[in-house]
Amino acid sequence: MRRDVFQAIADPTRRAIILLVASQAMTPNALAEHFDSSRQAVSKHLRILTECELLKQEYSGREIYYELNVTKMQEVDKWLEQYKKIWENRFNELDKVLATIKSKKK
Amino acid sequence: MRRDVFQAIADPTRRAIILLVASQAMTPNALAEHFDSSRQAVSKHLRILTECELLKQEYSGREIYYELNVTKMQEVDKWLEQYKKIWENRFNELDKVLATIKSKKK
DNA sequence: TATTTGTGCAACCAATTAGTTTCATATAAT
DNA sequence: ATTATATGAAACTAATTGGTTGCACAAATA
Repeated sequence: MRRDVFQAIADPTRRAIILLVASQAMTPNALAEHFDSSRQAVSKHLRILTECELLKQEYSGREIYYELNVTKMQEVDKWLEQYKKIWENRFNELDKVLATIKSKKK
Repeated sequence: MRRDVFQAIADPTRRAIILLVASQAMTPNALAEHFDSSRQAVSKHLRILTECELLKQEYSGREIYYELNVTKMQEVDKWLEQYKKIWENRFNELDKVLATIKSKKK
C-alpha cells in the first residue's frame, strides 16, 4: 500500500513511537511496554511507519530494531518551507513597523 | 470537537486547500471549483481546518473568506524542531568525515 | 529435541472519516 | 416581494482506521 508521511504522523501513538525511536533504536516489544494497547497494535503502527519510510528496520537474530529515518522527516519540513516564507515575511513587515515607531520616537 | 493540526493536514484535499488559501483568502465556492468533490465536501474540510485554527474566517456579507492562520502552521514546525537537531547533527558528523578526508588528501 | 521468546499476519469489529444528497437560512439582486 | 446566491448543518453511506484475538514461524534457550 502506498503510505503517506502526513497520514502516518496524524496518529498520536505513532508520533509517540517516533519520539521514542528518535533517541535510540527499539524492538516492538520494548516499544509496546510504553503503551496501553497490545504489542500487535504497536506492530501495526510500526508497519505503517516503515511503509512510508519514516522508520528503518535493523534485523538482529529474531529481534528487529526500529530506528528513525531522519531523512524522511525532512519531507515534512520541505512541505512547511513554502509557508515559512509567509511567516518570515510577516516578521519582516513587523520589523518595518517597529523600525518606523522607533525612528518616530527619536 | 477537539481538532488536531496533524490530523487536519493528513488529508491531501485539506493540504491543497491550505496551499490555495496561502496565496489569497478564498470563499468556499471559489475553493470548490478546484476540486472534483461537492461544495459541501469542501465545506466540511473547511470546518475541520477552522476548528483546529489552521484557517480563519473573514465575513463579508453573505460570503465567508477563509484565510491561512500561519501562526498555527508553526505548530508543526515546532514539533519538527526536536528532530531537526538530529539531522543537523548528522550533517556535522558528515562534515567531520569530509574534513578528515580532505586533510588526508593534502 | 522440546520449549520459550520475538515477531508479523489474518480475521474480525467498533469507531471514525470523507463523501453524498437534502435541507434551512441569510444576504443580494430583480 | 420574489427569486437567486452563498453558505452551513443534518442524515445517510461506503471506505478506512485502530484496536482486538488467534495463529504461524523462526530464533534462542533448556
